[in-house]
Parts: sequence; C-alpha cells; structure tokens
Amino acid sequence: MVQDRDQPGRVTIHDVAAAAGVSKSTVSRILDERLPRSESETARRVRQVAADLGYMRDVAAASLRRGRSLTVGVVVPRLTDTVMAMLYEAVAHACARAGQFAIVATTDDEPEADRAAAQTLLQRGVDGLILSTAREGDDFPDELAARGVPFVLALRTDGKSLSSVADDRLGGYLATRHLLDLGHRRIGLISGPAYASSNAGRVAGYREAMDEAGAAIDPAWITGDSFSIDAGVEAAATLMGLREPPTAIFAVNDNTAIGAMSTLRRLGLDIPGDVSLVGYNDIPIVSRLGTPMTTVRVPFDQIASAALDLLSHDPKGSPRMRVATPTLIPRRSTAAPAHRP
Amino acid sequence: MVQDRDQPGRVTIHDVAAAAGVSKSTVSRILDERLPRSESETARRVRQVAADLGYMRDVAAASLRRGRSLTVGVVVPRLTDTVMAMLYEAVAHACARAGQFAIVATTDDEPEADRAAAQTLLQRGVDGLILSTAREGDDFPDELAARGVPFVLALRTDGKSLSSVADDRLGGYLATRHLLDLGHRRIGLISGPAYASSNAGRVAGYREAMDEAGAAIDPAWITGDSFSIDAGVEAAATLMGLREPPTAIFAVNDNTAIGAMSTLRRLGLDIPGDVSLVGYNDIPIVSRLGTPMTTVRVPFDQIASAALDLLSHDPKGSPRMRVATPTLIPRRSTAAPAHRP
DNA sequence: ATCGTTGTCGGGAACGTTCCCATCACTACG
DNA sequence: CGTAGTGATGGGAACGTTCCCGACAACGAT
Repeated sequence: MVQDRDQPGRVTIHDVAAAAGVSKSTVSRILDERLPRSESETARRVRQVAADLGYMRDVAAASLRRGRSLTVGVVVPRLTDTVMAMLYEAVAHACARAGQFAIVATTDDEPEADRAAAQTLLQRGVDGLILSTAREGDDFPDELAARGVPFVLALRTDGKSLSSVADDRLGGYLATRHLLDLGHRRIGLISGPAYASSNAGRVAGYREAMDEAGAAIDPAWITGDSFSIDAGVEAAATLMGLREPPTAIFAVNDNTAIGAMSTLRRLGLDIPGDVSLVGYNDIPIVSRLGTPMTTVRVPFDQIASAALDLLSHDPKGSPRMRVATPTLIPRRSTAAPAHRP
Repeated sequence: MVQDRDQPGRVTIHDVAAAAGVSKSTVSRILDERLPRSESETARRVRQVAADLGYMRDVAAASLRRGRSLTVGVVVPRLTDTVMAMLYEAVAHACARAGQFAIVATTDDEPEADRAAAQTLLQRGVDGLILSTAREGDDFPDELAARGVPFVLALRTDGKSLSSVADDRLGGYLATRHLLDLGHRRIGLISGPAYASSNAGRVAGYREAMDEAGAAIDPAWITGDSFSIDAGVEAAATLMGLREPPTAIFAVNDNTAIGAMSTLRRLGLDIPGDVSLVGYNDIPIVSRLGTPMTTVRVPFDQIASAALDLLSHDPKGSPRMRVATPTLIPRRSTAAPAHRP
C-alpha cells in the first residue's frame, strides 16, 4: 500500500536501503532514471522493495542536489484561449513522455507581464522556459539569453531565438488558395495583432496566394488587430460595410472567425451562401458550429515536442528554428461564390 | 542586476549574509514571509542587500527543509474545456494572492486517471490537491483521506469531503424560472453526465422550478449524458424530434448549449423566435455568438478562493462545504414563446 | 547590585538526495 | 603467482534552506 506523504513515516531512500540490505548509494544509483537500467539481481530486488514500500523520490531533495528540477515553465497569454490551452496540453504531454513536468503562468496579454510570469516560473526552479508570448521588437528574449536562462519560443518567433513554430505563411497560403480555387477573387483578410509573427506569416501567405493568382488586393480588404472574438465582430462589420464587400473572408484565427460569423449572421448573410469563411487553428468548437468551419489545423503536438527537444538539446548554431506543417481542413463554411462579379 | 540562476554564481543566502554582515540565520529569519515583518535597521538593510544582489530563494531547498512547498495541485478533466481553464486560472490567481503556486494535471475524463494525475502532483511535492473530477460513488476521495492527503473538491462534490461548489440547484432553478416567466411551459432539459453532482443539482433546480410553476414534466424532455458539444447536438435533435417539441431548452452546460444551437440552426429554427435556449457557466464565447446566449454565471473566483481557504485551514468538523451563488445573465437567446400552445 | 524577562543573533544540525571517491572482489593477462 | 583492469558497492560530503538552542545584551523590578 502506498504510504501517506506526511509527518509520520515518509519513506525515504534510507528505508528502502535498509529493507533491501544495501546502501543508500546503491539504491540511488539503481533508481536513477538517467543511468542505463540495470537488470542485476540487486537492482531487481531494490526496485521491488521500493515499490512495496511505496517509495516516492522527494523531488525537492533531488532538485536541490542535482541542480535541475526536470520541470519546464510555460508562459501563455491565457488558458481560456483554447489555442493556448491546446498548446499547453501538448507541452504537458510531451513533458510527461520525456519524464519531465510542465508548469504554466499566464500574462493576460499584458506586454510586460511575461517578465513577471517568467520570474515566477524561474523562482519555482524550472530548468527552462517555453514562451508563446513573443512580440515583434520585444527585447525580453535577449534579456533571458543574457541571463543565461534556457528558453524556446513557441508558435511565435522573434527570428533569432530558438523557436518551434508552424509554417504560418504556408497556412495563410493554403487558406487563401482554397478560396481562390473555389472562384473567389474579392477575399477579405481579418488580421491579428501586428506584433505576432504568426499573424505576419499568415498575412504574407495570403498576399502570396493572391499575387500568384493575379488577384489585386484592395488595402481596404485587410483589417483587424487582435486575436479576440470582438475584434472579429468589428472587422467583419467593416468588411461588409465596403461598397463592394468581399465574397469570402480569411480570418487568421478561429476566435476572430467566430466573431465574424456572428456579425455575418446578424447581417442576415448566409455562410457560405453569401460569404465564405475560413478560420485558423482548428480549435475543437469550430467543427461543431451550426456551420462547421473550414480552417487550418496546426500540429500542436509536433510544435510542443520540437520545443521541448530544442530546450533539452540546444543545437548550438545550426537550425535555430523548427517549423511544422499546417493542414487545410475544408468544411461547410466555404463554397463557390454565388455569382461571378 | 538580476543574476542568472546557473552554474557560475547563483546567489545564496550566504552571499546575502556576508554582504550584509550578519549570519545566514538572521537573513533567513528576516526573509521568512510567515513571520511578522520586522522594520528594524538590520531587517531593512538585509532586504536591501538581498534585492541588490538579486537573491532568489531556492524553493527546492526551502521545500526540503520546511516539508511544505507552498504549491497546490489542481486536477481537471482537460484545459481545452474553457470551464476548466477558467477554474484553473481562478485557482492560480487565488494562489498568487496567498503566496502559493498552482500546478495542474489533466485526466482527459478517464475515470481512473485522476489517481494517476494526483500521484504525479503529489510526487511533485504539492501540499494539497484541488479536484474537479469527483464522480458519484467514486471512492478516490476516501482513499486520499485515508492516506492523509489534504484535498478539496471544487465545482463537484461527493457530499462528504471538503468542497467548494456553486449552488447548482439555484442555478438550475434560475434558468428554468426565467423560461417559465417568459411564458414557456414545455421546457426541454439537456442534462450532463449523471456522475457529476453539478449536473444533478441543476437538474434538481429545473424540477423544482417546474413543480413550483405547476408545469408537468414529460420524461422525454430530459435527455443528454455528457458535457460535450456533440452531446448537445444529439440531445437537441432528440428533443426537436418529439411529436410536440419543447419551446425552450435549458442546457446545463454552455458546451451542450452550443451544440444544441448548432442543431437548431441546422433545422432552420430561429433562436429565440422558435426555441429559446439557456446555457450554463457563461464561458466567454457565449456572449459573442451570433445570438448572444442567456446563461448562468458561476463565480469561479469565489469558488477558487474558498477552495484554497478550505485547503489551508481545514475547518475540523464544522461546515465542510462552501457554496457560492450563481447569477442568471439574460441575453438574446431567450424570449417569450411565439404562440401559446 | 542581582535577578528574571524579553528580544536579537549566530552556530550548527537537520531535510532527502546525488555523486565523488575509496574499497573490494573478481577476472584476465603477462 | 602477481598485478593491472573492471565493475559493483558503501561512506560521507555536499546542495541551500530552516529551525532549534544557547549566548548575550538591554531593561525594569526588586
């Protein structure tokens, strides 16, 4: 039976050693997960005894001595944004597979809050940081690097730090190309905040696809400056208020797409009858909406694994960025335009 | 300048002591946040020196010595369920206010996974557990109690363990009463899983309101067995397939309500023109849907604070349960029925 | 002046682990 | 048969902190 972890009789490595008739050093060595697993008679016995006694390594003591805690800290804007929850869960799973543990701190999207969040995590003794809050022109990554703190940027990059991202340019291209292939030419873009590299990539992909198709872009078709639902609501209103409104909209984020959907519905417009709509990220809800939404799926698991990998084995020099490939998931929110303009 | 936490020169309590010309004991005492804050000359100087040197207490060492880690573990089914993300964020904030830290583990809704999750957290040295995964007839809480592990149930209760919940019965009553007041009599109920006490409470509140209004309940009006979007999709289809479908639906969870909304829309039914719909939890998205949804707001912050409070100061005996009060948030998804039946 | 009383301070032993190093048995080889 | 090499083992010193306890000063009351 498993012992309780409280005052009376926490079972330590000494107890195991005594019960197995060996020294604590031997027990420590045998139970060290970093060493090759020994199958010797003693090893087997010690493991058995440890299990019987319900021995659990005290991570505080182990961290203190080893100087590493097998814990990584994750910084995200907020967990109530499903995208970030998905990223965190993916990181947590990757950590579990690697015998590590992930803890998280949020910034609530405050520009300077990532410093505080990182500090909290560092104080908690994490071995490294995974940040999803990188902003264009932010010098926090440099500061971390100067302090010698191991870290990796995820989802967004600053172009120089170690990063694990998805190919946002490709994702933007795929989404736009999908609409072009359906016959759309007037395609609106609901953009996110300028400071996020992920946004920039998706916008670039949009431009690339439009250029490639020889479709001119009216600057008025590009609007939006946040990943929030509300921003999508407004942006869609702006777009549909144009003298010649677009026949399709690509929102660089599912949240803004949901906001846009709300506006379109309020305007009495049918999706995809009147306007086609593409989102980005494939958060669970969008496949279950009244009109299941076409979107771009991002391989969060891959991104998380790659981030953790970069964190553990810093590839001095060589490729400082890992790029995962997104996929277009066509659903019911996109169709050919009603009538050619 | 803040020092890096790596090999070269981690600044310890000794360094502070030396720089301030006192002993490490004195520094330790002055920096101990549990003791009343001294304003003596020495105390001031030591704090200043510590700040200048960028001293950060090593939590591993502190935990080892104190036997407590100032960390609480939270177990939730999944973070991609916004309700659970909200709960966790609330707990994290409450912890920050109390000088503690929250770490989380997920169960993916697997019945036995809470044991594994709790084990992981315990191994990580948490002082106590906050569980949101309690199931009717589950003996895991008893097991924890037997092992002497401090824990509190949140959102759901087993009726005997320390718990911090919302008044689900009242919430269910308010939602149903709102529909009754609008003139509805045939009110469908999309229920959640039977094992969740939160679900049971809301269903009871529904029955109470219906009884009070003298509205007979057709057993066929009650359907559903999960908190998922898909369950809502199906349940709404079932309800609307009845010979005399309800004019209003109360879904005990926003996710199922969103699923129901999707079905209603697909059936070409207008909300609230043809059917009124009430959800539960007030997750951010529901106020931004095409039709902003009427729902019941749950005070997650209060629940989290209360849970943490119960965890820290176990009220031996006395009130083992703290109950927070939910609020009805009327929006656009509810209106009077089109024509009295 | 003596004697508690109160308060501040420092020395040093824990806390449970890891890891360096010395010891020992055993094998292989000259 | 002696000795170097190999591999498993145990003793004990760390890791950075807290906390017990004894020393000592300051002060008021006797």
